[in-house]
Amino acid sequence: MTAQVRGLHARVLESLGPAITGGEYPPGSVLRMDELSKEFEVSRSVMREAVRVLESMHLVESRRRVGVTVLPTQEWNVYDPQVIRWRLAGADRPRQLRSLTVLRSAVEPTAAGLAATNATAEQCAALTECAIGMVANSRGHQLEGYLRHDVEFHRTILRASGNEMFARLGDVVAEVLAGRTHHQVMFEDPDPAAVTLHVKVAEAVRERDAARAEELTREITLGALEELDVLAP
Amino acid sequence: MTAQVRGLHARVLESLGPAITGGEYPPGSVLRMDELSKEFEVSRSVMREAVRVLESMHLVESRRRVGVTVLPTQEWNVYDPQVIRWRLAGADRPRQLRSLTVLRSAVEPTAAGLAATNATAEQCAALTECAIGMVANSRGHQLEGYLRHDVEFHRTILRASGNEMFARLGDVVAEVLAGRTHHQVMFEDPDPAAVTLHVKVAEAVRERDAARAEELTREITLGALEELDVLAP
DNA sequence: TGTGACTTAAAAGTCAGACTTATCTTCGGG
DNA sequence: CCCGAAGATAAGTCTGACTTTTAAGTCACA
Repeated sequence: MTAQVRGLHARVLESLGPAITGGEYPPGSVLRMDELSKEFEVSRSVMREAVRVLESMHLVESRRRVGVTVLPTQEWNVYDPQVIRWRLAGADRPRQLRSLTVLRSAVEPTAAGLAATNATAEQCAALTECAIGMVANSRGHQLEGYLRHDVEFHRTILRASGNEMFARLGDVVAEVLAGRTHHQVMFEDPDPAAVTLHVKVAEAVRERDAARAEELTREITLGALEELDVLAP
Repeated sequence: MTAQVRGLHARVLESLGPAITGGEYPPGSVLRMDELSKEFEVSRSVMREAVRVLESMHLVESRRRVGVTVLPTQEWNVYDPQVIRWRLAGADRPRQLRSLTVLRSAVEPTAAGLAATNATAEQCAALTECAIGMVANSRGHQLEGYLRHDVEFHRTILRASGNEMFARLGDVVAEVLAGRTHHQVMFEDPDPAAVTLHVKVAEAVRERDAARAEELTREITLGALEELDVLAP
């Protein structure tokens, strides 16, 4: 699922990163390089590589004669996929899920509108196929199959928008959708209304109806927000 | 303006990063660690730290027995503020500016709507003050003063939305606005209609009129898009 | 007592060299 | 023609010595 970790420093990161985003080392905490390298049983060179990466994420700041200081939350590069993953895996997962869903509700309708004018024939076909897949998996508790098509649907919309900033949010949306399926109580089959909306969006994009694609997608994301309000108020 | 570079590796990054995002080393290019450290006249340990950071931005991938490979553009972490700065400073600045402006047009209206319900009294006051500052600097070629208030206005909206993902886009918006003022031909004073819209947004937020704040902000960002279409078609 | 210059020490930063490990390539045998 | 072993290559790791920055403490002088 996650990219295979290459190198020692990556393994250190996978442990230290979540510890920081998870509040185990709250902002203002000061760590020391040699203590860290002792703790993780790696050489100083490996440790500095890990710290450099954390520094590039604005999670920490390293200063001479002081040490490695954890920065306040508002400094963090919250769009970094790795940071998002760490935070989604941690304690403030609900808050994070809400932030990201609000972001979706702002971005996806606009992206869908653009997709309606920019999507290639292949992308239109892919959308339709995804929508069909969603319908086919919408009954009888086939959650995994449904999720797979749902993710691919939204990824395709974002990519088809032709805007690279939107396209790059595909992974974020995938995380959010997966989170909803796996970590929230989801006894029932997906909302039939939502499934229908996806079918209609695929239709609107195929017919180059930007306004309709945008509006329908807005309904989808608003639905996701309401769902969140119900499940985690 | 930019954060002061601390350390040798950061100086290497400031040179190597733009070279990669600028296409000097196109995707697929393979660099070698020891050649790089020779070229930049730093030790290998410093060089690896720099490469680790580039790797965390998904600009390159380092593999044993192969070298450091530049990744295709769609892999890049385009939300990383440093990457954004490098790209804005490079050759594909126009394309980048357009992507970011489209992103703004998706995010800011939603953010303004949220700000109308969430802004504190201080934030409302700050908005009004910014709007007044914009009016005061809107005539007589006081572009710098205008820009300062404009940036602060949008920053405040994004922060007041209460959503950290939106708040984090403050720097991006600042870059875009600064880019418009500094790098595009801007002989004339700002569009009076735009100035008025800002005043009205401040008003709408103060009066907790979310729908109006959203719609007015949509007009502002659509104006920015049209401006871009005119200046760089 | 307060202030400013000087000293000290603590921590990160840098470098160089030796060694390890993964993996791509090549070559030889079946 | 395919497969497996051997070799070569470049990154990865570790260690120790040294440098640089800078926070904090100290002391003299006003």
